[in-house]
Amino acid sequence: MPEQPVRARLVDVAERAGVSKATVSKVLNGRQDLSVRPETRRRVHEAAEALGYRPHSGARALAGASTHALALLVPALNNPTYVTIARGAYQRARELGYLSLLAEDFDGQEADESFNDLVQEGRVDGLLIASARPSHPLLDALSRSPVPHVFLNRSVEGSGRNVTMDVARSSVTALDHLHSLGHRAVGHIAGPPGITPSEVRKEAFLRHAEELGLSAAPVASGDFTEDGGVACALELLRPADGGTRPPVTALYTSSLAQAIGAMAAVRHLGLRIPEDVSVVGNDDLPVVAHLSPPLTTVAMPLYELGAAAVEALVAAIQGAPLGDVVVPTEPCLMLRRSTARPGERP
Amino acid sequence: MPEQPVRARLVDVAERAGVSKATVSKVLNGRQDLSVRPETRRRVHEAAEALGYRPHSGARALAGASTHALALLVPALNNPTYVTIARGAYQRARELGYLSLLAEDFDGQEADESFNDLVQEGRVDGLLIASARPSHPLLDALSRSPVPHVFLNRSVEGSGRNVTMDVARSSVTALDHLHSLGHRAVGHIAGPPGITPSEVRKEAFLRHAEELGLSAAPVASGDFTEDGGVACALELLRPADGGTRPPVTALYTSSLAQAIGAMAAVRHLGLRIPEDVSVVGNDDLPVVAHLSPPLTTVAMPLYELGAAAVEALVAAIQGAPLGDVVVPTEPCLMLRRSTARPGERP
DNA sequence: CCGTCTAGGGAAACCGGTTGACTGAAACTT
DNA sequence: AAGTTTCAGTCAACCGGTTTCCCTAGACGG
Repeated sequence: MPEQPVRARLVDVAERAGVSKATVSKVLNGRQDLSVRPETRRRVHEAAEALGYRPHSGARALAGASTHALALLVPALNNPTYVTIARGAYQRARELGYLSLLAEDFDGQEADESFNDLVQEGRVDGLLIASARPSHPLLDALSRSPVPHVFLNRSVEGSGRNVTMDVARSSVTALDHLHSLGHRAVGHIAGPPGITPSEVRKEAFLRHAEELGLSAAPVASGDFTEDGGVACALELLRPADGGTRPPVTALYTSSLAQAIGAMAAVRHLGLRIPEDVSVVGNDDLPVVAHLSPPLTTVAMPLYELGAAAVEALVAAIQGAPLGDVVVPTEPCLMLRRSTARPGERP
Repeated sequence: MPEQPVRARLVDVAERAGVSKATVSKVLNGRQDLSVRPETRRRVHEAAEALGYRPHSGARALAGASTHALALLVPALNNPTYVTIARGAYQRARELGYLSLLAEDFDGQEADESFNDLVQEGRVDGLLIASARPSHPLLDALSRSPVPHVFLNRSVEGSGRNVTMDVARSSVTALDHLHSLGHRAVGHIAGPPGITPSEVRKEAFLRHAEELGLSAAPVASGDFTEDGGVACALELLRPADGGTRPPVTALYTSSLAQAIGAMAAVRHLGLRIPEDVSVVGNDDLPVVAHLSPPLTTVAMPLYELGAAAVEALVAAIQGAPLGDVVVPTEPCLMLRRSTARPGERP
């Protein structure tokens, strides 16, 4: 009855299989620089299975091999966008034999801490960085002690290791939808300056607005939060001097939270959605279907983004050359009731 | 110019300080079983500082010491409740010299995976488990190979290691508020059966409803999601046979998402909030202030919960006896516009 | 029949910390 | 003055893997 539920070690497996530590290690890691009889190989696998053997990650890391762990740095977890990305990353990592850890990097505040805890202490083999922004302290740390990494969602120009989505396309999709409904004056609520997807979305919005010949396409920038959305919406909806009606009939926002804030602002001004103002957001999550009215959004391939970033990073760790990647899945318009022809019920 | 930004090791620090590895290790770990001159101590710290020394977590773990990492297992990260808990845990862990990792355990689906990856591979010293539920596979794994752990939010009866909030109090607070507004028939939207906070909230609701002498206090159970809220609200608001008005004038929900779903259901039925139905949710997050109408909620001390759980776990790891803990911070009513006297504008 | 080659696998040196046993010198006792 | 403490730190054996180099036996070639 003196149970000993101690972890099985490599030597235990070796002993049970009747071979040496070295052989077990090589077999389990699938190295082909060693020839073993199929029968031995089978015995080793059987013994490992029977003992529930799991290599000690620390020992492994120490011995010069990798930790088989990655870390995903996101700017804010209360933004569900990043949760979806994290899920995609976790899943794909698992399929590739890696563990994906999640760390919140409050817009650079904690970057150094995380970097130290995770990279310097040798807990991970590489970083998936979704929290990049210009002059982010992390960029410094990375150049001082290089570690494999990719940037996802928010890219770093010229790094040659960006994994992104077709963000420009999301603006085109949203604008085409609004234009086809008859909107000719559309406002865009962008994110903070310097953040890539925000910038790209804005540029694409302005470019396509011109292509469509819109009469007005004003832009306001603010935080990716509800409050940011409120402030920008109020700015964009303020009637021109002497006027009484808002200068735009539709709003297109960079984030979901901004869309929620914008809707609140529209109501606050005594305007109706979508009769007076149509609203289109980005990212599709369960909550948007239960807003009042349900929000039309552009769904982005967030899960795929996380997965693609992991693939790129793991390839890099294994020595493959790195390059920018764009997730092929196209943004997809999710039609709900927050958009309609100007002045009309949905 | 051949920079070598290689990590500084213990021996490097030792060499620079002119002492042995052992001394450095003991000094840096603040062991008092060793006497060192203050001057030596200073030299060691200086050298470590100068070299930016960070102990290799793997080596440390291997040498029998701890990894100085914990893992927090949450059932769903898109529930912002758990994000707040995670932040509290991360921060307090950091203050105690630990790193708190975050893992999503989709209601037991991934528990074994996480357990293997994190515990069996020796990446963490202990677990903070927020995803417990009856017959959760994790409970098995824990009894097979014991590892320090606490349960938070969702408790496990009789485990003697539960860290919780005064959830019963949140029901009392919500009911008192509604009662003082004149509501005498209140419905409760509970979470799935078997989940502790959900059960406790329900019991407290029923008990206090009786104490207040409410004329009706029906309960419906559903998922913690928006859709769960919709279904429960429709059930609770269905007029009695032959009747035409809903049997309750207010709804109190177990989760925030349920409240959002409930609000959507109320609107769907053509009823107004709060004139026809008042709604109170649990947990206070930025988004609730931007709903239509802004939602009255009971704010729970989630951040404190995360912090308290870490404190308890770290104490346990360091050998202290473990016991159930209740976070002392009281739930707090956040008054907004989703509640009013029955039939009245706010 | 002897030498060489190759398949199959083992021995041991690491990796970077931690820890308990141990030592040399100084200070204190008696 | 010799023995005993205390002080201040050192030595070396681990921890559990990985990896390089080496060994051995049989096959094969000549």
